[in-house]
Amino acid sequence: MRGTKMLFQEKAKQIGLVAKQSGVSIKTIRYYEELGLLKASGRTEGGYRLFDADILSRLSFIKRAQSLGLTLAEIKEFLHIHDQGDLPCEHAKVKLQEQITDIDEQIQQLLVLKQELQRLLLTQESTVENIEQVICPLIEQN
Amino acid sequence: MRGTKMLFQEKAKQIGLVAKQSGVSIKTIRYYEELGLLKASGRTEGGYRLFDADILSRLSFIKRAQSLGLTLAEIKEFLHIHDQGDLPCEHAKVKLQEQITDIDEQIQQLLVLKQELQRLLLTQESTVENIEQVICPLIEQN
DNA sequence: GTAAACTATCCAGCTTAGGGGAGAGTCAAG
DNA sequence: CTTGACTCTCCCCTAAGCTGGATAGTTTAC
Repeated sequence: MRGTKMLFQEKAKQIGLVAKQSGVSIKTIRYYEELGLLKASGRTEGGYRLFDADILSRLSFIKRAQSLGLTLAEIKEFLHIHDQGDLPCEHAKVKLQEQITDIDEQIQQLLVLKQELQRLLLTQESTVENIEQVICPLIEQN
Repeated sequence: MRGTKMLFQEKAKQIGLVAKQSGVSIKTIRYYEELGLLKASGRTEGGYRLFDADILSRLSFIKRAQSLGLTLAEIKEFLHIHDQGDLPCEHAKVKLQEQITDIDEQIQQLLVLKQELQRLLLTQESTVENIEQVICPLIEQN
């Protein structure tokens, strides 16, 4: 019986205020709603979206997760798990571990690519035979 | 006076044959032409594109350069330099060096991100206070 | 002469994460 | 009642590198 709702009823915010307070643009908020990451708590008679105060933590969660490299689709998963009453931490652990593995792979690929590029730059003394048919020996080295 | 053209006139290829021999799809070849990476050497009376034999080395150059991480726009630059009679190697050197620098930056960013993700996974003992307002403490750590 | 195979152009869409703007409706204050 | 600020929905645009489909014309083999 937490009476906070009675004692201190927070007023629903309109989208412009949410945008201002969160630093997320109106367009983006509507876009997130469309994707299912958010929902407005209601509408005015005229159809204006109204948001509860917790929209701000939700938005900052999204921003934080985005900065960690999660896609909006992945963030949506997290939020849905949360909305079903669970803390998505186990899910988060798995996802973060996947992220790390993914990053390792990306780094490996980049290193391979870098080595290849460096090799191209260093082994310049390629005696190109049929120079006519070649566009750029530097790149065409096998 | 190289007489190869007289002695051994190569037949112009239709786009389907080029696709088959190069492994690049018909759609893609047309797309490259639209972007200005290629041009057909001519057309039949009915409007079919005809390609010279060197289209194959051009396409394989494109594939090779793509695999090195160059964009089609960059590849287009190389090809245009080549088409003006120069070997684009000096240009290539600069571009490849830029690529390497770029790759280094990407790797650095990925490493930073990885460290952050690992920190999140390892510092699990965060005693979350106001659990109610939190979506996923794992991610929301500061 | 006709059918199969080939090709042409044009239009549409995919991916991600939004941004721009039109045209219309709503809300609050004076 | 009117004005200004706010918001609504809808549709198009971006980057990159294509892919697919519709519809129509061409070339070739039999």
